[in-house]
Amino acid sequence: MTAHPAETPYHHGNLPDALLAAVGAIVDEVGPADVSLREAARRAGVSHSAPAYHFGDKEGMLSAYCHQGFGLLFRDMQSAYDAALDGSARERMIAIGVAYAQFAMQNRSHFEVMFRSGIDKSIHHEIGEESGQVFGLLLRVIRERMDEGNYPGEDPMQLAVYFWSVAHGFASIVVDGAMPPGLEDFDILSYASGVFDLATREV
Amino acid sequence: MTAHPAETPYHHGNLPDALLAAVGAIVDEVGPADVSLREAARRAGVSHSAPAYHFGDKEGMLSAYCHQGFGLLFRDMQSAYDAALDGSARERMIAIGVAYAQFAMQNRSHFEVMFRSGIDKSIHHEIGEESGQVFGLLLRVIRERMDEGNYPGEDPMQLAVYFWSVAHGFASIVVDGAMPPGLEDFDILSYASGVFDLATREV
DNA sequence: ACGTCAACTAGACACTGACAAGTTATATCG
DNA sequence: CGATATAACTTGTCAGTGTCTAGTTGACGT
Repeated sequence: MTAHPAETPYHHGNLPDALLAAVGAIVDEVGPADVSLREAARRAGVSHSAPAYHFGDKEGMLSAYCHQGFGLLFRDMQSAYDAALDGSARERMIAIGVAYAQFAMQNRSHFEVMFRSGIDKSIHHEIGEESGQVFGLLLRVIRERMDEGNYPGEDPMQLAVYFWSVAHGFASIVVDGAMPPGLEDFDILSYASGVFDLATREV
Repeated sequence: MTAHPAETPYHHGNLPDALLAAVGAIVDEVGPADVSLREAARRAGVSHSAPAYHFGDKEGMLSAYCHQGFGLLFRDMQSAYDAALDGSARERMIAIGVAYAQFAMQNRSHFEVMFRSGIDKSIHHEIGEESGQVFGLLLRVIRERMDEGNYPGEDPMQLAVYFWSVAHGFASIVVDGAMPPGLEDFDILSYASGVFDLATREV
């Protein structure tokens, strides 16, 4: 039995998670460009080369942070979808889009590392699979909407790319700080509803 | 008179431009994360600290590259707008959107540094002004479309945010390599036309 | 008790951004 | 035409970083 409390039972306890939390803190405080293996190690209270043991290299650590982010994003979108199950497919589309924007706002550090830090996602193919899951949910709700008689004759894949473009583009603009100034978070969410309302008009 | 040829009349000639070209080459070859002041200097054939003289620091160099990119983007969008002047406002909207996607594909390194490298654009406010110019063109064509009787009662600002979301989101997805595989550049452009056709349906 | 192996630590090296100080070539001005 | 101010660099240096190699620690099965 060591002198450490229960939450650090072994050498560190759960170092990978602690390091990912440190990554988030660093991104929040000083931006994605200043994330370093050594600073994450410092914040977790371990030696400078401990992160490399778990993640291989810096790209590996950021990929793991991406992985975590995609899990959160998909969970949020799935929840939004489920919560709108008793509504129309269009309401589910809007709910998913708003959830995407809300995720970006509430998990800014994840969003930035996932989409704005220039890491090569093609290396860790698990990330490609997860982004495929997100796209799959989009495609599903599009198909449901078509089953309700909308978008006659259109290609569901193209519709999904279109709607994903709106969701991802809007979230990127918000995170970029390029929205009209003076809007609180709540305002941005209602603004998002308006944008996704526009994006899902019947044609 | 020096021994240098005419294209390098002074110490270097036009070092800032040469450095920005080097930045583009580095991004193309090894990605935005590997851009460094020293590698840019090496490729331009100058000492390791020459870049800092012109750009201040690394962020300054990347900001200058952004600046260059926004100039190209606005020029391309303006050209697309002008070329569609004799058509409908909707055709101009589509043309602008396609131009945005085409810019991202043909100037991938600029696009990545502008939107995916996590640099803080709020420092160099000239970049904010340029992105404002881009948004202004979007807003203008939206208003023209409303003048033709479309989008009755809608907020042009919100419509512009919406359409910008589509354009920026689609371009991001393409640059991210997240599009359906096997599409050539030409296919992606026609795919883009389809997406912007969807995005500009009358309501 | 002992070996094994996961989870680290310690040290070293090349590379980077930033800063200070020196150098060189051009432009300006008398 | 020549002195000098100044723009455009170079050289040197330092702390910080990623990554590699070689240890070290401690839990656990037998």
